[in-house]
Amino acid sequence: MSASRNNSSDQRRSGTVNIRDVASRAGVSIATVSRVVNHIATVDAELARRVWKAIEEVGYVPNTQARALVSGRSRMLGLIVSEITNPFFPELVQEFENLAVAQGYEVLIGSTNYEPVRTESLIRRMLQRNVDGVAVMTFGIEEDLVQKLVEREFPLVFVDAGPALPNIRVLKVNYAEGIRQAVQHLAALGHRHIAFISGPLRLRSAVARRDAFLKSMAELGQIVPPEHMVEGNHTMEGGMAAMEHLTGLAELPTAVLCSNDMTAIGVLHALYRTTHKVPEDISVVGFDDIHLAQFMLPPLTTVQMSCKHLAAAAVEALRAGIESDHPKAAQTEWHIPTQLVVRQSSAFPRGTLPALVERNAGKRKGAATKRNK
Amino acid sequence: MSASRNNSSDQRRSGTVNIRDVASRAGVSIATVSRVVNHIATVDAELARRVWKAIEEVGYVPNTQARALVSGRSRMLGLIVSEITNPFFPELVQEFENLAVAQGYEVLIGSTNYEPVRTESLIRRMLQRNVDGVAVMTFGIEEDLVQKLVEREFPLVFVDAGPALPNIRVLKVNYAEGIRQAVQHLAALGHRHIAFISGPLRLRSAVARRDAFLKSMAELGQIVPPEHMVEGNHTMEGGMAAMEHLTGLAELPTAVLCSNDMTAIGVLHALYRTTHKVPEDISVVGFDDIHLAQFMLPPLTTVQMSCKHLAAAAVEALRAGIESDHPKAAQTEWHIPTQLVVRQSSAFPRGTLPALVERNAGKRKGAATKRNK
DNA sequence: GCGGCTTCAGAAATCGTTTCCTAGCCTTCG
DNA sequence: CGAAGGCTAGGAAACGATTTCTGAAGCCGC
Repeated sequence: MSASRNNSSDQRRSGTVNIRDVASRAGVSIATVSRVVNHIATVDAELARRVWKAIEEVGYVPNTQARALVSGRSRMLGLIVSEITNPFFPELVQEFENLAVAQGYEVLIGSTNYEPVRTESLIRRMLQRNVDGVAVMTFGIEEDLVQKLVEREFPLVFVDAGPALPNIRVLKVNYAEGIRQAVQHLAALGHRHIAFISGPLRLRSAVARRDAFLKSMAELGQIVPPEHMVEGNHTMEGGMAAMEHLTGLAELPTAVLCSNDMTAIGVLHALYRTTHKVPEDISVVGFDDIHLAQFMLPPLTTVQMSCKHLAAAAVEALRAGIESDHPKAAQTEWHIPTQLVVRQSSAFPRGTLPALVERNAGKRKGAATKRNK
Repeated sequence: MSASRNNSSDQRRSGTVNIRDVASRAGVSIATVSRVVNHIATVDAELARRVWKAIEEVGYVPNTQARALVSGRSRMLGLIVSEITNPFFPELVQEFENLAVAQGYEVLIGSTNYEPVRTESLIRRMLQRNVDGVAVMTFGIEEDLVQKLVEREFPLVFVDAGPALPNIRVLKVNYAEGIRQAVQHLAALGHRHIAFISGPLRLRSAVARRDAFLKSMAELGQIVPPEHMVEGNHTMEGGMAAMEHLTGLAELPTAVLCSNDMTAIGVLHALYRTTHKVPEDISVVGFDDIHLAQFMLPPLTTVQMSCKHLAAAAVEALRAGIESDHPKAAQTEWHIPTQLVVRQSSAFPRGTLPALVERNAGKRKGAATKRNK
């Protein structure tokens, strides 16, 4: 009698074909169908074939919600970024998503727009959707929420440094190396007055980049006057405003290092408006190496932070937290390299060795660092 | 006896607090808790207060999967875009997401990278996740999949024109108006040789923009030679290649209209490499008005297609399809306006009225069209 | 004072899976 | 030849909600 109710050639809700339909069609139990679908080996080859055939015929698609409900895992990953409209992040999202999908996960994306409140509400929303883990590629998460999640052993991945708690995985970006290369590159060109436009200093990674700059300058014996350290906000508008501030100074720096490429684009725009020439009047260096950078006028010298690396590390770190038998389950740190890419927005400062500039500008770039083809 | 098993002050799985925990804490049944959470009015105010208190105390969060399983609705929307790394789409995604979240929906994002195969697999993945509806902001979906979805009365929203089937909602962008404004703007400046770099012509919206261009030119009595119609692919690389093709021609056009802003950025870069000056040597006009456009060197004259409008229409159209009592449930078309925004990448062609160029370039812009502040 | 109607809360069925447990069958070994 | 043990497949119990149905009050009117 139960068979007569379950065996539904006429489905109760239109378009919904479920595991029971497959089972009755193949003449097996739903448990067997489940085993076949999940590739559990303990099922007879002949039966499995019949099940696959039935699945094909009725057009069965497993219901993810039901599956998640009982298994307790949703195979969804959360990815929280600072600002989806900053081109660096779509590039990261794309890489992340491709990798995640290839490994059978879906991705839920959230953008905080640099508002700490949003980070929390995003995480809550994602938890409600039962994501298996969250990668936080921004800042602003409150300690006590993290604390709770850690207690639940919920897989979390942070960039740079999360709160100092166990069971959190961290992607450590080697800002110092890239920034050091950039500073040395500028110094080698003859720059002595290098300004720095930072990101919003609430952001850990922005502070890290700024500190790396100061350290590199100090290593060269250079003291940076405070008026050459400007806080931006990682947007073009911020870069523009910061550069306008710098051009208003009595002593204009001969080079500007920016905390990200969007800032650098804003700087280029500000210099365009004040008719300063780049790189003749002033050199500009970015950070991130977004795809756009090489299309700027002039193409932007910048520090590359590999999206591919970052995304791959994030996915791996999440899986390490989710799957208890993951080979890297015990690993807590992933290291992401950075590297200077020299293009045409950096050159000898005006007045120094003009002849050399003319002759060597082409050959000079990318000497010890990555060559831009 | 069942009470002793369900009443779990010690939860069976760590961190999972469910409706039963709330019920036993508040001393009510799970049905009542459900009613309270869903704001169903037939529950006593005092009881409701007790339930809310219990919810607060145990930190209850409803399990979305279970809810979706029984209610048949997931409150998730799918959004499929052409290419997430084209800055237009993150802007759209952001607007869409903000609106959706404000209305209680979550968003699943997919990027096809212009591969038709991916559109299909994306839709399938989204269906598997039980999204309530999908907005397809790109092309390449196969008719028979759509046919199946239409039969299931699955809410679908297309841009421009989906397959001609009932029960599909369409966002019609008025490309013709924006393109016409752009062409007339260039013509008014004195341009007679205007080239057009299209998008990939498999894409409906790319064809629509191209046709609008040809029509506008025809209205002015201008015939466009075939070598001035170049097919691009909506990327910077495509724009660059297309422009390189154009600069190789015997007769260089005096203006180039691009099917989107990324193409225009590629064009600017190509012209930079060939040391052509914009707008003195050649005028460049884009389409989309991405945020980046105003920061280009020079700031890009472009046709604005409002993300806000588009996103709002998409969300509204989806909800109209999902919620049977929606006020616009019967509406099948939404109209999206476009409008020229004049900036500094367009000017009089070299040789014509040079004096006027000098004197009027500043005042001229934005005469009959939107003024860029 | 009692019957019927309204209101509100609880019991139980259901959604579509996974997974544990058990029953049968076949093999193998004593 | 019989008992033990290993496979395989099915039955049934979860998973955490919604929702229908049922039943117990309370109130009103006759």
